[in-house]
Amino acid sequence: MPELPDVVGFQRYLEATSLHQRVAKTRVNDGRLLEDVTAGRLARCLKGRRLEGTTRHGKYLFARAGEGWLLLHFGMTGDLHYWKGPGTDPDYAQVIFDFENDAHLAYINKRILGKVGFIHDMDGYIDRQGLGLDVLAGDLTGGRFAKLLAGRSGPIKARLMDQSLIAGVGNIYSDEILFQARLHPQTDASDLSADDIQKLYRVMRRVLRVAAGKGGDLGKFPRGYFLPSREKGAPCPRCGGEVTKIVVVGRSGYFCPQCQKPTY
DNA sequence: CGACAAGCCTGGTAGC
DNA sequence: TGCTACCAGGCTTGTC
Repeated sequence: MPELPDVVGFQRYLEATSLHQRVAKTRVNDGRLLEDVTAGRLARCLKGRRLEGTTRHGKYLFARAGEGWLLLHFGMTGDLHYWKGPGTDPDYAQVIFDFENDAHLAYINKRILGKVGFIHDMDGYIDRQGLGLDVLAGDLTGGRFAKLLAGRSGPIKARLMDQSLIAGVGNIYSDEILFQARLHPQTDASDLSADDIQKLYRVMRRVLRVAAGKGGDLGKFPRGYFLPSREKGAPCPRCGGEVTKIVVVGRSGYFCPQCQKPTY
């Protein structure tokens, strides 16, 4: 599920379960997930350390460990699971952190699209990844958002998902944002009025703030939100019309053709 | 069996 | 010509 609200959920989960426990051992079951680190070096970097706190940027989660940061990225199918005492590793546990208190934190990833790493310079890493401001960052103002979008073209859905512009909006939430902003997903970014952009900004921030508050749990979303109806043929929560599927830059998007009319 | 899936990355190209 | 911005396709493997 991992989009930003889910990563916020993982962040809270990690904070609630896994801080301040000394790492005894790090086990890597699939090295393809490791980024710029070997299993041996990852284990050495963490051995004897405690996870002392977390930071998030877009869909990346960082946990402070000694002089560096454990980096977790969840791809499309990543998850975390913590347990105490003996017990078998969960299915698809690709990296497992065994703590000295006989507790364990598993980084789970069914497909191998994701990353686990260890870095010393978090800001440098974010920079090298080319990530834009976090979508919930305090310094992402409406004016700043407008500047980021200025001169951009292509479907607005694609621009919202462009992590180099703004980090954290993925395929699912771009649909919710565009629904609430009443914009057709194919609307060209260069066709948006200044008012459109400010509305988009406000909606985007609110959607992600609300969703992050619920840890990405669609069942807890307020009435009228689109995502619980994100399914071909489902009734639009606003007008009852038929939710329609569309492919935009290779990703499937869902929208209500009645509420989100194209601006030809 | 093929199509598809919440992620990102790479390489090619259109257009300034 | 050179650089960017944009996009198609790929990665991976489980599910429908």
